[in-house]
Amino acid sequence: MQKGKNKMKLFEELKWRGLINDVTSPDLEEQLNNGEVTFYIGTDPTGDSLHIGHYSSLLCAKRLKEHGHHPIMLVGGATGFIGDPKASGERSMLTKETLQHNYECLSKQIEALFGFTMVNNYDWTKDITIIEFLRDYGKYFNINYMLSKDTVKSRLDSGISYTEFSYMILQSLDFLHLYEEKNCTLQIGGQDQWGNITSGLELIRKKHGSDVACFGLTMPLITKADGTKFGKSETGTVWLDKSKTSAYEMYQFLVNSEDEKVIDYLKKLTFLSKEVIDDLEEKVKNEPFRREAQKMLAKEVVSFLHGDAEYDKAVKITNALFKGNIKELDADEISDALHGFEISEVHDATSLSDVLVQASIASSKREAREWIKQGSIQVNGEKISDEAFLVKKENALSQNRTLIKKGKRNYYVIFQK
RNA sequence: GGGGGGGUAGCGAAGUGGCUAAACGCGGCUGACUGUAACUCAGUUCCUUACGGUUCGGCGGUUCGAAUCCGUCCCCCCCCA
Repeated sequence: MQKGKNKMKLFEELKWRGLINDVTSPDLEEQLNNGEVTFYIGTDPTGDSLHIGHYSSLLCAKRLKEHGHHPIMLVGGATGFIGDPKASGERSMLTKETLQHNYECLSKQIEALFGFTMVNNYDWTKDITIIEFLRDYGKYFNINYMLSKDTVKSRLDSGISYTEFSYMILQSLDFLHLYEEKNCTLQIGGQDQWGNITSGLELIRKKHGSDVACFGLTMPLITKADGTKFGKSETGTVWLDKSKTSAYEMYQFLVNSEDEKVIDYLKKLTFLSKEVIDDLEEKVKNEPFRREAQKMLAKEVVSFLHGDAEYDKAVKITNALFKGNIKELDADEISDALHGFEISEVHDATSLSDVLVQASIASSKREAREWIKQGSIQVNGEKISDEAFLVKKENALSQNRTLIKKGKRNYYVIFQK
């Protein structure tokens, strides 16, 4: 695939992929296309794994890296203590232990997947005294300016603590610090970070003069067709950590992407070229039922995150569960297919309705009975509509494992000893 | 410090003494349709194999009977100083 002459410039490509929501200056285009920029992306250790929502940002950083720029990944050990203001209200504060744990998990994960340089803003924030904070930095922040930022403004009615109000100052310090120490001249973030990024730029300009060549770039939020947040599956958040979201679950999440959005996701979550994606777009239009774009998306992402072997396994499980009859598979295939599910232990010879409750499939017996009555429960591939049906290990598929299906595509495995 | 308005099921929001396990909307779940979709339609959504039990910020009280009345405590928002 030689196409050197009509290859897009970096900035143009980012735009085409829909990765640019806004930039603080048009000069950034020139910098990115022809310069060599040190930039940073930050995230706070609010969880012990990144999720699919973070993925496009990190990929974006990787795209820049491949064009010769230098990424710095900041995990906010300090800012995590404070919590950035979100529209829904005040955050509950995380304990030091949790933050430490999360920090370690995230650092490890990012290093393993992307190999970026990591920094922790706790290192340069922890020794600032309250007096220094107010004298050396607070003076540069005008309250009126801070109040006009969306993150704060949106909270003025419902209330915001002084703690969260101060968050943007801390984040500004990060940008300033990285500019001074590492010549970092660009901060990239989600579109909700615009206010924090620009206030960091303000701080740098006030300290170092208004002619410094520093920039901010925000990426649009990835959404579903109905405008809601992308990244929640039936079982919850789609995590990048395999032990939290298996390769199979990740595959399922992506292969079920909406027709309207799958091209958008391909652009943002894969390195596939414009030619390949344009071709897939045609296929979505002409033969949507084949879902080739969805399958390609799932393949690219799962392979990148978990490797080809995990991808193959995810496809195999999918084929066994959705295409074939689970009972026709041999023992090896079954144990392979059933691997990767969270397995609940249930006593031998338990009634189906109790099994559903004990395995946390149903939240109450009433609900379990309702589903069984409606015919939405299958045990090892057979529909069971008798709630007193006894689930026994002698009828298990293999290794005392029984497969339970709820509704169209929710599978659970139970183990009986 | 002063004045006002609030806290009802996952969320939003009705309800101001019995007809209320609590309208309605959203969300969730299931079924039909289908491409393991979307849309649409139907059912369902506190627990209980259904007798009953426990709910409307917490506690206490009035009453035959309370989400609804009284007392008290906790929390939130707005306005004025």
